[in-house]
Amino acid sequence: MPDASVKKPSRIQQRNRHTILEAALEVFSRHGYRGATLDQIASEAGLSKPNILYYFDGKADIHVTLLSQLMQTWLDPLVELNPDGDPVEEILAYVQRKLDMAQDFPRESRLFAGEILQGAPRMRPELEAHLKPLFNSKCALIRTWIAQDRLPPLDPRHLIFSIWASTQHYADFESQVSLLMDDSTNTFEGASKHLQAMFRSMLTR
Amino acid sequence: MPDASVKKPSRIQQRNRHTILEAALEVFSRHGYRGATLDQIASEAGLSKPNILYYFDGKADIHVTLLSQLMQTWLDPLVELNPDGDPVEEILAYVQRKLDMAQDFPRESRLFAGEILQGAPRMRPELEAHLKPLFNSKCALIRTWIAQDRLPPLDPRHLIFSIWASTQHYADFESQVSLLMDDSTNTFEGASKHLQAMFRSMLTR
DNA sequence: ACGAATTTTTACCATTTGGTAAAGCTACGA
DNA sequence: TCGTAGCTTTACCAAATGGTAAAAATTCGT
Repeated sequence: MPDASVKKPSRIQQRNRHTILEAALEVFSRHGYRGATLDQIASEAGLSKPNILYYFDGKADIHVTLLSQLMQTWLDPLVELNPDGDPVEEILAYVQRKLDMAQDFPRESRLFAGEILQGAPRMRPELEAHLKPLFNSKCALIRTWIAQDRLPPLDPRHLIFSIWASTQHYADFESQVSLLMDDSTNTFEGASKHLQAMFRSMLTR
Repeated sequence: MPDASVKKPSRIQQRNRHTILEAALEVFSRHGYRGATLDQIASEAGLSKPNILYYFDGKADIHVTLLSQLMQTWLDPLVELNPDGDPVEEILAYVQRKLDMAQDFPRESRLFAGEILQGAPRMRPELEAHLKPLFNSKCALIRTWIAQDRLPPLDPRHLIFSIWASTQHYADFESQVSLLMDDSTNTFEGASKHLQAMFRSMLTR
């Protein structure tokens, strides 16, 4: 017997929930949780405010739903770190994947950044449940690589922090970066070269 | 004849404006601009809301004043980059100063991060006027070091971004860092070792 | 085509919040 | 000590905002 408390969503439900989440991503990522209003989200989605509240239990529900859905996508590049590959190339590929995400999904990056910046008030359980175990398992993997002398001795935790920080910077601080970068040069191309060189030099001794 | 539009502030003025800014730093850095309320700031400062508005022209005025005052402190470590020193040691010392600031002034770091994250709506003129010229001048300095073969060829802009990102990360994403770091190890000590090693390896080729 | 279920709109509401007017209090120079 | 300028409080207000009730419209299975 199927779960009676969950009915399969109609086509309209699917479409509208998706529209709302897309609009909310736009608005939340630009103005933060408190700075975003339901009216803005409704207007961006082309729906009325009460209609939005027909699909979600409230502002916080929309925010949490967004964050939860994004968590998967966000952790994927780290999941792909392959124990059977070459350590240096694996980590450099991870750096590149993270930089690509900053380029392709800046709104998602800023949404996360805003939430973490305020102390992760709505996302902490999600972080404990998904980020923390993955982080620890990949740290362990890097430690085995170090033990096998395939990487120089370093603290995997700070290595990962450096990767996160230096790649996401291009999305999260985009307004500053674009202010300081010459418009004539491709920011992400230069960033890729720089970061690849930086991490390669550190990982190859 | 002294400027008639500016009277010297009384002792009470000085004390209360300082108290308000300190309270505002606490509240703005925790909740962001929109998330902070005048009531919170007033309560934190131990003053009434109308009394706060006696000293400042409004919420935005407090925020802008804070940001402007902080700009100086924030840029100091970069100003200290000495053209006459050894390039590698100068840059590594800069990395350490930035990391020390993340440790000693996390609220200031988060205040800036929040403002930049939202596109610097209130700070852009300040950034244009102070950050941009300093950034460009220090980039030029690094380029001369490279031209003298005292540093490997690299893009100074991305180098500086990497330094900013990887050091401020420990303040701005503190909630995530503390979630993932073992409590038994000193985060900033480990970060310092890691970042010094990383940038040294890159700068010494 | 018809009735039931789903979706959308209209008309509200209570709270929060940035801000103000004006009266009252305090410090301080003459 | 007295008057004035500077400081603080009380009592408000208008707008914004998250949210709701219920009627109206639409969709969909039969």
